[in-house]
Amino acid sequence: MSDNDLMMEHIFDKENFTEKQKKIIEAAIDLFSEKGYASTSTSEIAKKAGVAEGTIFRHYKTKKELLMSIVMPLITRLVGPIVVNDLNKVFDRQYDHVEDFLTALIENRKAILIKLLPIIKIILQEIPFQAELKSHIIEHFGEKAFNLFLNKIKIYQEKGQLIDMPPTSLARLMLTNMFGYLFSRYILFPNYEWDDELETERTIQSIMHGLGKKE
Amino acid sequence: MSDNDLMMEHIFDKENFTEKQKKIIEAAIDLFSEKGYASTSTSEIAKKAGVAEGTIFRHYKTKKELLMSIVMPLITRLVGPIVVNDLNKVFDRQYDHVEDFLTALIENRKAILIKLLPIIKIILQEIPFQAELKSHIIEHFGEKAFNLFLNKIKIYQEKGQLIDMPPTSLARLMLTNMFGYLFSRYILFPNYEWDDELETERTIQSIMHGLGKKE
Amino acid sequence: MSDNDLMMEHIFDKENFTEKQKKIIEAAIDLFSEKGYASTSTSEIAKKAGVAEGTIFRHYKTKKELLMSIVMPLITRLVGPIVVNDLNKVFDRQYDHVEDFLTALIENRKAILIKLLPIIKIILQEIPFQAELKSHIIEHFGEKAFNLFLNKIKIYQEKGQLIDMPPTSLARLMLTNMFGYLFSRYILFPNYEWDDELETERTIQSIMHGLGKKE
Amino acid sequence: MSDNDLMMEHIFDKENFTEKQKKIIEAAIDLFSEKGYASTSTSEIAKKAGVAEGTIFRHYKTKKELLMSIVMPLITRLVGPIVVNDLNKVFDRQYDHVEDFLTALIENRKAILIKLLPIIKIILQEIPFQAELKSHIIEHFGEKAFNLFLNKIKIYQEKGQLIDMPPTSLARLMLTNMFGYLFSRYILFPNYEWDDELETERTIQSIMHGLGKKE
DNA sequence: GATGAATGAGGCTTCATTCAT
DNA sequence: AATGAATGAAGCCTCATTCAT
Repeated sequence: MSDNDLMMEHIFDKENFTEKQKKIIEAAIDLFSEKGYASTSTSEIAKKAGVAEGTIFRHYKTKKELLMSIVMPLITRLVGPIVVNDLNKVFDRQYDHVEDFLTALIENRKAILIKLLPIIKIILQEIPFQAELKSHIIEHFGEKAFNLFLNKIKIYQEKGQLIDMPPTSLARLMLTNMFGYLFSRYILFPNYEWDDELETERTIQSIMHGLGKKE
Repeated sequence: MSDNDLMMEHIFDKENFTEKQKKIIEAAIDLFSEKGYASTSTSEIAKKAGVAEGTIFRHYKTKKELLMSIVMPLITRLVGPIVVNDLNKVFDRQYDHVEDFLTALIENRKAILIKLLPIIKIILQEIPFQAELKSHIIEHFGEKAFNLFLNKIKIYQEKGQLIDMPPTSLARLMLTNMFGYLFSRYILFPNYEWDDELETERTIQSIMHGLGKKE
Repeated sequence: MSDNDLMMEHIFDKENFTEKQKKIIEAAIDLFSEKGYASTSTSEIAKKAGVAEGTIFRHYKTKKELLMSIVMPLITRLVGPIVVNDLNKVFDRQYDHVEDFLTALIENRKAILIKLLPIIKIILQEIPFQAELKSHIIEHFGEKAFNLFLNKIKIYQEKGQLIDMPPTSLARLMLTNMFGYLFSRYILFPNYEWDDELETERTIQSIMHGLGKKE
Repeated sequence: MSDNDLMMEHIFDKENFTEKQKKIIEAAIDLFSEKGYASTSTSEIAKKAGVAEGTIFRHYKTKKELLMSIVMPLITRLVGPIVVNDLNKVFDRQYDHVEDFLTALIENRKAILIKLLPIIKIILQEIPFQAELKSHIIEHFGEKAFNLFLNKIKIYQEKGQLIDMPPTSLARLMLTNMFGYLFSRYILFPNYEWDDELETERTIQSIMHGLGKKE
């Protein structure tokens, strides 16, 4: 099973795609990610996918529907679970071994993260312009995962492992650091040679203990 | 002198703009920011600016030149200085009063930041697609400001005020937190009711001491 | 036997249609009549008929062939006879009872006329654009029925029951009134509440004696 | 001043058309009339008009707007007046000389009617499909001219010159004959050699006295 | 400097039709 | 006989840009 089939399976599972349809999705992901949704023409997608332009519209009523069909399932079925799992590991880390977290976060997720990177780029680009996308994210990530996350925070606060601060502010700061790392690592400077294990360790260190030296 | 004139002066100073040209720039900023560069048509800009379609091309050879004329000066003349100044204050904070930093950061910059927000949005959107823009930023911000920033970090490390960690990692973590706050505050959730003073305080607290409770 | 089967039998008799083919014809009649031939797509027809797009082209080589297969039989096998019969009754009326004519014209024909209305609309719409249709009509109605009609007129003129006027002009005036009534009744204002018996009576009165009062 | 300028002036007066726009309108009238609105492509219109396809859309937002811009003014400014005038003459004819009516109806109107024929064809074709067009006609012709017409009829009925019959039925029968003549003459058989004076005389004779011979 | 009509390439989408299953 | 995915030409329309005024 090829890499792309794997992605297809992960994101779009159970749907019966024709071979051409898969090609269209792959081409669209590549081009939307590289040139942006608005600057990618359907004729380019068709050419890259090796299909007639009309074929795209047999499967997707509009160009926008094609975009959404790529972007929505990822949000629905992957972002939530991944994020929630990974965040759990940050907390649990105080008890468990650091290596568990690192292995889990980096090794387990890295492959899929890199594979999903183009779609993530598309999502980040289009959030400001696609209201449906924004509301879908708020609904799936915001309301489910975020509340779950807030509850975790409260529990650890009660256990005395997190400082006193409104949970929403704590959440913002933790998420900022989590996403900031991924953003720097995979989007801003993907070509820089990262020592992933070490850098993840440092990110967590920063979240938990800050950058100021204790005297 | 109006608000917009003030912005014009700040960003585009010394250039003698005609009234029409100012209107074009203002309209372009609004529309690029709201709908994205690629999805904004020059005719829309002309209509919103109240000028004829041809007038835009009297001042700017192409639509892209209009984009660059908006986005480049901001980078050249504002982003660098602002960021460098503000970062200095984070470090100096260990000696000075927190209030100094807050006042400086929030009160002094808030007005101009909000005013520049649309242009910043445009820049963030277009970085991935405009190679010139990316290289311009690297040149003006990256190479000048970032090195300056790295030097500052080293100094404070030597003074024992920052933990031992490669300066580039430290930089990444600090900048992540700085920008993460601004991004959450002004781009992600501008409509949420923020207590700016408090939230800035918390951001700095997190950077310096982390979120884990010391026992 | 359903209403539609009845129509099918009347217009298309002896042809052995599959269930799907009947559905296609019915859907095509509805849509052509409602939106016009050129503005109706084969895929709409397929959807409304509940068949696959390809099925239409299994029975009809082209969209135009579908149109013709609907429109031609009606002309060949119904329009001529009906018109000739009805016109005979107008003439015979001077001797017979008015009621005979009314009963014949209205009660006998009304049901089938209403049922054929959609196809008649299609024919009227497409006459100017389909040369084959026009020549088919001239051939079947024009040359056969019209000459028959002219002969009738001449006979009644010789009997002194019609004024002296070239038979073609007489024909034009009589047909104008006949069709004008049907057109007003069923095409222009089908929703107005018509007293059909009375209005038919008036139409014939107008044809035979005019609208001016004799002193 | 050319023939077409004359039409332009009659139908679209006071509007400032560019030369290209006139060409577009002329080409559109020709093609819509000849092939039907739905079967005429904007690229054909552009080619026939000798302009770029984009030019059409500079003047008319949509193809439909082009249709309406051709068809609406004719209805608003010509059909009403012409019809009302001509109908008056039918009534007045009993007192005045027949020649007056004939001269007025045929000689005065013939030139403009022939010139407007293509547009009238377009209107007749599109009435069933363009709701706006239908309501525009009802508003401008129906409510204004028709009521005026009904009042005329009542007056002549009171004077004893028209038979007792509901005015709306009388109206239908008279209009049927009027339009029936024009329709036969200019739309159905424009190429037949018509003796217009005589045929108009016969039409009016038919309306007033019918086709049956008085003994 | 400013206009806005004109352009023509290209965008998204629809269409009638074909063909492997 | 029936399907429906696939096609590519064509349709309507938008766009950045040019140019005569």
